[in-house]
Order: sequence, then structure tokens, then C-alpha cells
Amino acid sequence: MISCDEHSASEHSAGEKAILDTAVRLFSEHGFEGVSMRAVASEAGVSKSNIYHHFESKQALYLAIMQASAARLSEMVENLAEGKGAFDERLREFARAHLAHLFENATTVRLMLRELFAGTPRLQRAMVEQVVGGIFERLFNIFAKGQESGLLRPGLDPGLCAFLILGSDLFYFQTHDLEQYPPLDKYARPPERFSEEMMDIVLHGMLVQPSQRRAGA
Amino acid sequence: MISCDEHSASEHSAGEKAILDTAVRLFSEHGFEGVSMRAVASEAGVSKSNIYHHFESKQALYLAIMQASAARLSEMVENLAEGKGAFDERLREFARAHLAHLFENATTVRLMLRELFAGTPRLQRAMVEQVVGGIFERLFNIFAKGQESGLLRPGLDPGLCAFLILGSDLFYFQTHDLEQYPPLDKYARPPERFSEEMMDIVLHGMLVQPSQRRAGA
DNA sequence: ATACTGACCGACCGGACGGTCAGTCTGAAT
DNA sequence: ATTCAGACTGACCGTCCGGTCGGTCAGTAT
Repeated sequence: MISCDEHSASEHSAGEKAILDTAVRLFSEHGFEGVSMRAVASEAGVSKSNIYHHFESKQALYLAIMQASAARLSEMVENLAEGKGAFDERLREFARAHLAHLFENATTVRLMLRELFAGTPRLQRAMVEQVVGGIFERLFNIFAKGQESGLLRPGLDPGLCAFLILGSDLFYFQTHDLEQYPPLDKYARPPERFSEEMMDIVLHGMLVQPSQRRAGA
Repeated sequence: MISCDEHSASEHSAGEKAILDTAVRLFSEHGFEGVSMRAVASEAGVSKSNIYHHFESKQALYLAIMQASAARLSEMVENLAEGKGAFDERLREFARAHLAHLFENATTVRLMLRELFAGTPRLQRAMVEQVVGGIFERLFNIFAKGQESGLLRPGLDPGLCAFLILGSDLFYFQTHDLEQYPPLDKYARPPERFSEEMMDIVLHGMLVQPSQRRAGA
């Protein structure tokens, strides 16, 4: 945490940082095939050869970015507050924080989702093991404890509960840009409101004694 | 519906049909940038020139495929059963049929999802208006009627209810291939079971008097 | 026979692609 | 002063890209 002007964190030259920043943006926007090394070089303000000075190949550049992004998202998981209050309050707080983190790291998240849903099996497996699995099991454990305490409706699968919440958050994140088009624009709502109302429904469906909030409209 | 051996539906030659079939598969797998006209020609068993005989450009080929896929999905919406029995039974049947249709038209669906989440604004808007909006409003209307009848918990937004179910189905479809990797493999379940258990939770969270099914484990 | 049409092909074009290489410049170490 | 390392560049290579063009061939109407 100590600031250090000479070297930024881990020996990245200014050019290398520009390359990485530009590449993560372009790859998340257009995918691996849709981005040329010339485009990265041009937008990063360096020569194409310079990229090959820092990275062995386009694949290596992509891999370096995926690893950095995965590390960033793993770090994000660590910061996911688990809440201090009642069981359902912890869940609401987890979901709210998770959705907020998605939007705060939108570029990184989009890159990971693209690779998860359309990438190589090799990277898919690695990302599930290192990133997705961690988030999932974190939420799963909350539900598993709730089930032991008898707070969950009997017969419910904690894994499905975790899946529902994470999936709803992620799907809302994915479709957020599409809410501007009719006829969906009539039903749009900001992230905080979505998280609140979504959790209101699913917790009501999951818990034995769901808390009553937002009694009115 | 009358079969016609000489011309299949709309004047497609054998070569053109091969081109369309191959292209829809490749584009759904690798995206617009990831597919070359040579690859389409090779896998379709025709010459590259032949593709340009039938389609003006790569863009035109892609557009033709998107339109055909959109029409196919629109037709799929028409066939979405709305159920005959009680309110929640109609909803379960809708969700079950929707998820089944996703997997039956997996290639087409993947192509549309790819364009929806990472395509050009122009196509995004068109697809929301012509395909997604239709599916959404169909489910929305079921919920709206349920709300009028007082079957929905007060204060719930029918739009959010529709979004939750469609989103859960689509997210399950998207992530189904990832369930094979640990640690997610422990929590995998087949589509029918997912739909049943998912609807069990969300309907319990949405309805005033949810039906009790699957009393035991 | 002739003329015309649509399906189809091989060869080719200019340009962009990923990648290489010889070499310049700067700043720190000796 | 010299050496050395690393950041960086411009010119270049072979390959593949989307797209074009001239032409073949079967069917068919006249």
C-alpha cells in the first residue's frame, strides 16, 4: 500500500501498462478474433513491435490479460461483504455488493463472461475453478449454514439458491444495456432497485420466515 | 405445410441451403469475426465464389442468417404453451417449455445471444423489438393478469417477475456447459429438474398462495 | 441450332493479419 | 569513455482475409 513513484506495483513500464489497459478494453469489447495487434498498438500509442517486446504473442498477451482480470475478480470476491446482521440481511448485502462490483469492474467482467461463454475449454475450466467457483461456493456456504439453522424452506438445494441469485445478478448485468430499447425500456430499473426487489422475491421463496420490507408500493 | 419436393419452402438451391446451415453453425460458434468465408465454403462443400453468387457480402450472409434465426425464434414463441390449468401451473408450463425450446434450438439461440450481448446497436435494437420483446411481453401479460386477479403478492412488478424467470432460464442455458467443471459439477442438474426447482422457489416468492408440490425431498 | 439463365468454380487482387528483425535511443553500471 | 540492458521503432515477410472476374456447364425456351 506504500506508494512508490519509480516502479508501479510490479515492474510495469509505462508502455506495458498502456498496452495492458488498451488490450483489456479492446478484447472485452470485440473479443480475441476481433482485435488486431495493430489496433492495440495504435490505441495504446506504441509500436506493434513494442507489444512483441513485452509479450511473446497475441495469445500470450490475451492470457496475461485473462490472468490479471481473474486475479482482479478474485480480489473482488474477497471484498464481498458477508453482512453482519440477520441471515436474510446478510444475503441482501451479499447480492447488493456483488451486483455493485459487477458494474464497477464492468470491463473485466465482460471479458471474463465472454471467455466463459464462448472461449476455449481450457480457459473455461481454469476460470470456473479459480474465479466462478470461489464466488459460488462463498454464497453456497451462506445458504448451507442457513439450512443447518433451519432458516431455509425444507427440501431446497443451497446450490440452486446460490445459482439463482448469482444468475439473476449476472443476467441483469448482461442485459442492462438492452433495457434502453423498446419494449424493454418500460420495465427498466436501476441496479440498486433491481437487487432490492429481486432479493425480495427470491428470499420470500427461499426462507421459512422472510422479513417484511417495503410494505407499501 | 404441404410438402413440396421440387422447391424447399422458398427457392433455396441445395448449395445455398448448405451455405446457410454451415454459416449459422460457424457464426454461432465463433462469431462474425471468427469465421472466414473460406471456412464457410469449405465446410459447406462449395466454392467461396458460390457464396458470393448467392449473397452480396459477408455482412449480407450474416444478416440473412440473423433474420432467419430471428424468424425461427419468433415462431418458437408462438408455440410456447401458456398452459390450461391454474395460474401457477400455466407459469410452470411456460417456463418448462421455454427452457426446452432454448435447448432444442441451441445453435440459433446461441447466435442470437451472441449478437444481443456483443453485437452492433442496430442489430441489438432490432432483435429486442422483434424477438426478445415478444417473449418478454408474453410472459409479462400472464403475470399482469395474475396481478389483476390478486394472485400476485401486493407490490410486485410483473415485469420483474417475467425478467426473473426468463433470466434464470437463459442463464441456466448459458452456463449449462460449465457445469462439468469442478467445483460446479457437484451442483449440476438436468434442465427439467432445474426448471421445476427454480419455479418452485420463484413462484413461492411471487404468489400469495403458492401450491405445495414436492412435499418431501 | 441458338440464345439465355442461374449455379458454380479457379485464379487472382489489394490489403490486413500475426510475427520477425536489425537497429536506435536512454540511462545506469563499470 | 565504454559497456550493457531494456524500451522502443520502422521496414519487412509469408499468410490469410473479403471480394472480384472470367469462364464452364446443365437446363430450357425459342
